[in-house]
Amino acid sequence: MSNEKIRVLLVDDHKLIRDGIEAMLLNTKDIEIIASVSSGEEAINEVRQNKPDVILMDIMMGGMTGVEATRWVKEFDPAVKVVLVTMEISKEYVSAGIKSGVDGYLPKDIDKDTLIDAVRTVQGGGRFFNDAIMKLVFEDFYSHEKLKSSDKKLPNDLTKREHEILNLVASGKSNKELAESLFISIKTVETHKTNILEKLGLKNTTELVRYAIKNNIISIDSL
Amino acid sequence: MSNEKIRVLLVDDHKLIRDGIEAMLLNTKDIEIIASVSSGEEAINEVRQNKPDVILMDIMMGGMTGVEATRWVKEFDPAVKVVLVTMEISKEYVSAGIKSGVDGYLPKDIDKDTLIDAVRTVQGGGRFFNDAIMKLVFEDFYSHEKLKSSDKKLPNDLTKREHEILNLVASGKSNKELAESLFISIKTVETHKTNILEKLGLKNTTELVRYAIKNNIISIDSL
DNA sequence: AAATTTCTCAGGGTTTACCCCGACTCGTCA
DNA sequence: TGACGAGTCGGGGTAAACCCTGAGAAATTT
Repeated sequence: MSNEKIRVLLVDDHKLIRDGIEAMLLNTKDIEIIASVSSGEEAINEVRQNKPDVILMDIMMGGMTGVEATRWVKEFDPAVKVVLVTMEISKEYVSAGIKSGVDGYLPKDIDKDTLIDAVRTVQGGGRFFNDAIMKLVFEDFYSHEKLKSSDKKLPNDLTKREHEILNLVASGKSNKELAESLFISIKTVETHKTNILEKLGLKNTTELVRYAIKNNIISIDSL
Repeated sequence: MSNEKIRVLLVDDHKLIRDGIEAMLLNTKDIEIIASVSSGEEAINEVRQNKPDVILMDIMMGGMTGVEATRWVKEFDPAVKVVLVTMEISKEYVSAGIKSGVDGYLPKDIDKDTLIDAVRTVQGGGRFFNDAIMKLVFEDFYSHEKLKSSDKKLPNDLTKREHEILNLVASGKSNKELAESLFISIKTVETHKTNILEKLGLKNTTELVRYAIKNNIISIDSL
């Protein structure tokens, strides 16, 4: 298909790691390491001068972090693929990495085949996240969803009408707008809101909005 | 260690599926199928009478769904482990399943070893979700996080002080509380808020809170 | 050094939110 | 049938939020 090799740039402030990765990729016919640098700043320079296809970058480095460098690279040219390499995986890093547009995420203790697989996958436009990372995200999702359900069991003495009011309040309507859209007087709206606040132990509309979002009475996406 | 077999209950309205699963588990020494029923209602009955250790249940059934049945079972006795089995995986089902307290989730095209592994895992108190499900959740997470980052690029002309105010407003503080915690006058707070509202095109504190949550200026978890 | 922005605050006003009370209607349930 | 909860309003009030204008002090930029 193509005789072009995948041009890889290595970025890590530990030479040992760079050499290790380089050794792993050395005898792979379709992969070529064009440079090996030790900082995000150098990496940016390298990207500007001779554009690599894939960057394997450490996430923790002195100076600019891998995430920041990724952001820069992706702004400069989104076609350059970036795979972050990390000692330990944490939800914050994964999240930050994804936000910066990273294409893959690997732990440092990967084996040769996985590494090569990752490089080829991102080069082909795919994403490569290893199982541990997907599991991490899932665990987080799992605990969140479970919390939601247990939260929801707190007795909610609100009447139908009060729920209706709460929904509209949470969607940003003022008392007047509420009265108009429900064809009732402002006085009635005030009565309902007072009752709601009392029942939920809140003190004003602001807290009501926060309560509604926290308890998924209105979805975050609808904001 | 234990001579007790894992007592399994099968629930699926297709006898074919039940028989298939039964066949898979037949020659496993530590697993015993105590009953095989075709509806959620029967399953509940079975749980009441001779408590199984693990339930393998179809998620889509005539009458009560697997999710509803799970909810009932978990309320009756959380020690009974439930694994949902499904034709196709969708985020909604996974989410609903987790909320109802399910311990595992399997596609119908699993092989024998995976099935046995799942039963043993949940019996031992673990959770069993196959890779496809974790990947599904991850994909969802991925697209959400990417969206967030692109959203964030909308220019934000707020000054440092205004950001500070916005944060506190979003955390539920009134003008007076704000003034006190920043050691400035209420008038100053009002001025800042007015400027913020004007810059963001909003009209009151309620909308400000919604804006802050939507744009991740404060995290949902902190609510 | 001058211009601009940011942060601070005030007077004085309008509007909205919140509070406490009472009261009428309409269902439901005992 | 009579008590009760839910929903509907009003009066009359205080407090909070919001608006407009102006303006001095400090920091930042030019």
